[in-house]
Amino acid sequence: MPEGHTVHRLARTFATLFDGQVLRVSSPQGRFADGAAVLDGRRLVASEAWGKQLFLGFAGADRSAAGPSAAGPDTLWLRTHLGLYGAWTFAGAPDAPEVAHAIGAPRRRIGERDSIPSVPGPQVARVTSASDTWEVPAPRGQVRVRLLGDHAVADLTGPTACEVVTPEEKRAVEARLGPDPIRDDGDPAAFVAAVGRSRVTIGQQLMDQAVVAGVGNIYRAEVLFRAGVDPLRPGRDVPAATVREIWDDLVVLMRDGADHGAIVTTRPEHRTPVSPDGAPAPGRTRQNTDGTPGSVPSDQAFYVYHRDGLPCRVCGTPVLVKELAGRNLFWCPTCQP
DNA sequence: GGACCATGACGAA
DNA sequence: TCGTCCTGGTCCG
Repeated sequence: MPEGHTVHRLARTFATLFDGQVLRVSSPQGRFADGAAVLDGRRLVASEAWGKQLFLGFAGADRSAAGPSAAGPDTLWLRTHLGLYGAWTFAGAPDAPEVAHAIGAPRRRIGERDSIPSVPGPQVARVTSASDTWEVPAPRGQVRVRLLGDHAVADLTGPTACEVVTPEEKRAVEARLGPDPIRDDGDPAAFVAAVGRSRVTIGQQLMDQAVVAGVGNIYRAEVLFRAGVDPLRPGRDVPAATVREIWDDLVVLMRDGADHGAIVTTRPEHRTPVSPDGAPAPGRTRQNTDGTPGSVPSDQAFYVYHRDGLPCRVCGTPVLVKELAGRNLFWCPTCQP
């Protein structure tokens, strides 16, 4: 899953590829047929993220009419949530802006490194884009919703949520969410206050979207390691100053994740081995960063996540894992007393 | 072809 | 705390 950084990256991608365009909206799988019919032919006027929620705003009454590219009271919003294994896959015409081709669950799938191959067949449409015509690839897998713009197409598979909501309903969803460290309006005080008023463990509170929006299992484990805090300590027993430091670290880590498309929490001095000339060790890098200069190999990106049994990068103590509330929790008992 | 797994969240009990 | 939903890749027979 896609944690919050992925969703913010998606919001930017939609803005880049589709903002201001009239979109064809369909549901190849059929399970979103009604919603797709409502949105089809409308103009995309907004693309926002709050935590793990993605909101795409479509122009209201005048539908496709050109107008100010801004959301209003009659905007209809497509609300999607990727859940554990949802993903958006993109393909574009030669003249489309270059974007990552698949964003979402960390699966290896066709289209992640190369463009999606065009599949001949009745579902392939020929679209005239600004400078060329291109073959829109057929939907691959269980595509809940497909957005087709002037020079790109986006397919959504496996979402845990996909629905059309009104501005009022959108506000209701946002009202249930805590502050988002990636958003400029993220309020640290609200986070510190929420953690401090509960005896629920800090590890569980970080996964509660009403406490802080966008944090998932990786950021939860990694930020607690970097703060040196035991995940099982009750929130109210963690000093407010430390909780504030955790927020500030989340801001840095998650914005970096949104900018680069991958979660990297290790500091350079804790990544090993490094070749004598100082170049990063070879190996697979994380999703969407293959070939990016300076990208960190996937086995060096984390301190504790999925490293149970391996020696802590800082003190050498074996990293522990324990199932808590149905999710795996990873931590170093020495560095996080 | 089937079991299992994954960065999530909901509701019932 | 448990069951349930969403999908596809991997590994095993």
